[in-house]
Amino acid sequence: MAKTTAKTPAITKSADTSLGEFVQVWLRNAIREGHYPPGSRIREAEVAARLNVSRTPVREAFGRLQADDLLILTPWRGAQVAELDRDQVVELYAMRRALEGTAAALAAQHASKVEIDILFDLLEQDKSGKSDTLRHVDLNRQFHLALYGAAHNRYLLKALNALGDSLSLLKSTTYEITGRVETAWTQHVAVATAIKNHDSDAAEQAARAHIESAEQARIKLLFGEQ
Amino acid sequence: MAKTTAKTPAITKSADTSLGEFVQVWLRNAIREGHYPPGSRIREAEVAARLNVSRTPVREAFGRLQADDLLILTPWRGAQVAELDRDQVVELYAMRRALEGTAAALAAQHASKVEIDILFDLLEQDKSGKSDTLRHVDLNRQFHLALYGAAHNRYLLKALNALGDSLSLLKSTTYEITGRVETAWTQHVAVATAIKNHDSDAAEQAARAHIESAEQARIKLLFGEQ
DNA sequence: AAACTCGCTATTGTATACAATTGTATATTA
DNA sequence: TAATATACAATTGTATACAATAGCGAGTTT
Repeated sequence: MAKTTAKTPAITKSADTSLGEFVQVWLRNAIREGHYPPGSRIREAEVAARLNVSRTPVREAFGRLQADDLLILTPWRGAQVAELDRDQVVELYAMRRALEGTAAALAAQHASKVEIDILFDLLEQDKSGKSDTLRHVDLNRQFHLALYGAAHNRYLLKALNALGDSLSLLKSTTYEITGRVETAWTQHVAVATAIKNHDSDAAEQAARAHIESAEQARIKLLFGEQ
Repeated sequence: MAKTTAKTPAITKSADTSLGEFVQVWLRNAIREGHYPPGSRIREAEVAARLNVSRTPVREAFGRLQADDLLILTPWRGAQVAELDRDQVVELYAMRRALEGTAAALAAQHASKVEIDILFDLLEQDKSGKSDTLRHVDLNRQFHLALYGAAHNRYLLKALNALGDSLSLLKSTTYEITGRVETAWTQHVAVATAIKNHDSDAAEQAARAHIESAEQARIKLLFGEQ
């Protein structure tokens, strides 16, 4: 049950997950990697055929992905990959500002020593690796994930993951903007330092400031000016 | 809305929603109203028979309710209504503090005059209706919903609704505690006033304080002391 | 009597058949 | 030719049949 074609991500089905779940993560990845671009329609039968399963688990996966706002399911017309208009991007970032701030604040209260070390470790790695955008993007992602975990709140974690999925619909990265890598790094340091000092207010403020500047970069990238 | 039997909530199926969605809202209400208590098992076939549908839409509904953390789906053992332990309640309230604060802050920025009027209207009604716990509970709910709407952020709205569903698993109301109604009312006034003044920081602080005191009341109610 | 094994039953996971609906293409008419 | 109606094809919504699994109880053995 493996086999990778030119256009589809790797297929690996482990035994202990249900098919529905399997289809769900496969689709989520496929969308994230752009195999199904925003706005495009996804047909049940096509996915079922490609993954060698029946339509039932596909339909199940569709339902869950709709709950995460990754798909739009209209009756009798099936699934479309969600598209984000400007308003939605703005609302998404407002939400992210709040949640990321909360994560930082909670991390300042609850992070273990090891978790804090990991944050600084990632920052150190990020400093050394020069001019490799892909590496920066990956380390950035890791830093944020580590932050989410350090907050020790499963509902927050889930919400932030869902948010990340939605934002993955915007495929380009703000790290292509000159100076953005350095700005982000400095802001990450501010967040991590506040967490290390167990200063939850400072951590929250720093995280909010970081997301705000990320939003500005994103909006500029997406819609031109301002 | 129509016909209530002794044990099941009202059943009304309008034509333009899919059966899966119909089952979903029916189940959500049934859980909220305590017909399926936390921890109890829900069998697909039983629900299907009761609602006169096949298992397919029931299964669809199960999937979505799991996504909202209202059901726990274990392979080959089906659905159980989620139970909240103390940790989860604490995490849930931490999340609510953040989101409710965000809603208040955003409402201070974006609420229309009408929306603000509605908030004060609800407070006025709440003042006059004495000692009717059920009425207070209802008006409280309306106040919070109005607040959520006034924030004008659909992702936030969705997250808060999901949170409310989870909290509905705690069936008792903190309004049974002496003085809680008055405390809450005063705090609501503080939030509404800050929103009216377009002071988003004050609104956020007031909302957070409100949720914190609600959390304390809740924890006391659930777990005895502290 | 206690413990363990085997098999049955209840229940869920998956596949598929069928019904309902929408959009498109073609034909007909003004 | 343009507009509208109609039939057909493609696709999704729903129901049901079948397969797989886990829990439970009866029976056997020590």
